[in-house]
Amino acid sequence: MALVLAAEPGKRRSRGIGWDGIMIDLIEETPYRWRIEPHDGMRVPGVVFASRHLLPDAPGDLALDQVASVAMLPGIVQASYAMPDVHWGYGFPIGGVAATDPAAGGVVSPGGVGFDISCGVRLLVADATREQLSAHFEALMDAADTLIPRGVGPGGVLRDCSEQVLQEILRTGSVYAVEHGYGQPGDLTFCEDHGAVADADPAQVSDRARERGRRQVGSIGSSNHFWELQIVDRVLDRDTAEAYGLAPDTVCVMIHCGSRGLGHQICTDQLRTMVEVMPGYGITVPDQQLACVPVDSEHGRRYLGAMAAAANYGRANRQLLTHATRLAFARAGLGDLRLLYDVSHNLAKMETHHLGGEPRELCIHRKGATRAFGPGDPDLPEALRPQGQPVLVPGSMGTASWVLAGVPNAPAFASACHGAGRVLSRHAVARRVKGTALRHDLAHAGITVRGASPRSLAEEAPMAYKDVDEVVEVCHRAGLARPVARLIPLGVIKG
DNA sequence: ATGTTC
Repeated sequence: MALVLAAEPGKRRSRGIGWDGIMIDLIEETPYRWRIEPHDGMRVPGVVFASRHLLPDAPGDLALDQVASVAMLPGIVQASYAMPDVHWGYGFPIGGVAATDPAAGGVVSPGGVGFDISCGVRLLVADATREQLSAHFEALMDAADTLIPRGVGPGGVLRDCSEQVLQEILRTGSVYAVEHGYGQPGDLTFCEDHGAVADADPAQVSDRARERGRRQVGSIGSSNHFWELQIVDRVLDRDTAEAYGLAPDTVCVMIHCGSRGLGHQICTDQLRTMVEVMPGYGITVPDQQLACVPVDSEHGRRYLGAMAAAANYGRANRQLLTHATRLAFARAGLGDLRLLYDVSHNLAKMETHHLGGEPRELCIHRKGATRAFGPGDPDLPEALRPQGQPVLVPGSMGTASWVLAGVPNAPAFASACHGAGRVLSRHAVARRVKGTALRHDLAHAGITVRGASPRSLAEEAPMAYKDVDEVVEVCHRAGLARPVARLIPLGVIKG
């Protein structure tokens, strides 16, 4: 395709070259919102929340084609959305949001969730002051280095858990962890879904997925996942920051990880099945990577049951790492940690949203997009309800992270960005950056990085990502969420 | 994202 910007009549210009020969007009609705009119089988428009600078317009970047392709899915309602950190993904773009109506043949698509099912973030707020942290910093990093499992392959807080324990985790997520001593009862209050997605169906999780999962419960993994010691650098919304307990200089720990090999295997298994059964449901899609089945069907229920089990694994993962973090703080002579919030950014969920004033039960796919419920939402814990849901936005390594808050009447089914968004492939950035030099530069900037090979460090270099501050600014301007606090890293544990 | 190509 030749992608064309039609911001002002007579001022169109080409923005990229795709594969399908289709022309896409991108219409500037506001400086922070672009529209793709329905064409060639699109059932709804595409809507991209981005500044001109953040549009994914590199030559060969197919993210906007993917926004258009998602708009062709059966039962999709309102629009196919892209967040400001959108980039090219498997089937759906990363940073994509799509809602389907099961009552109108709406589908569920594994590509709309991603391989790392229930990948997400939690933020812990420490009792310790910045001065106390400084005095115990090396001891804390040493303890975390020992206690936080990470990297590819086996290893986790639970090491080799039994099949029985794994089954419990798949059914009850963080609830299992807390009930077995890996957390405090109050932790569950501040987890999305109170730590466990309902309707998990472990019977849909293959032997191979369970075997991979059994050996990794409570681990970070690799790539952009991290355990990070952070400090509140700036507060933008004083009332909300106060309610969240995020005063300037507050010490925090951010944990970003997902469902490891288990989620990956489930996605692989389910995609294989869906490609086979999809024609039987009379569904055709423009891209095999958009394989899908009706939400309200045998295979739709099977996928959602397996996905929910992986989601619970991801939540238990973050809960177990929270326990390990508390142990590290105790070992370093530092105080306790309180959970502010835990939220996924790769998930499909049934939620009630209003369409034309009417409540509808929709299947919301968020892939690289964070749920961002506004103030007063009954699904939020009482303590956070007046301000709205904390939206946790991890930055790239060595850069800031953000806490935003959900706003009333947000577009895109109450969703916001999930991070900075990659702009250079792992391969491309590894060619340009040397990991050893990067580690030195980060240390010089006051950021200690433990773990990670030079190669994996290079792959996560800040230059490979968009500027997270700019992404957050666009989220704010586009009305997706409001910035509350900016956090900067002091110490990082990476796989 | 991922026992980084079953």
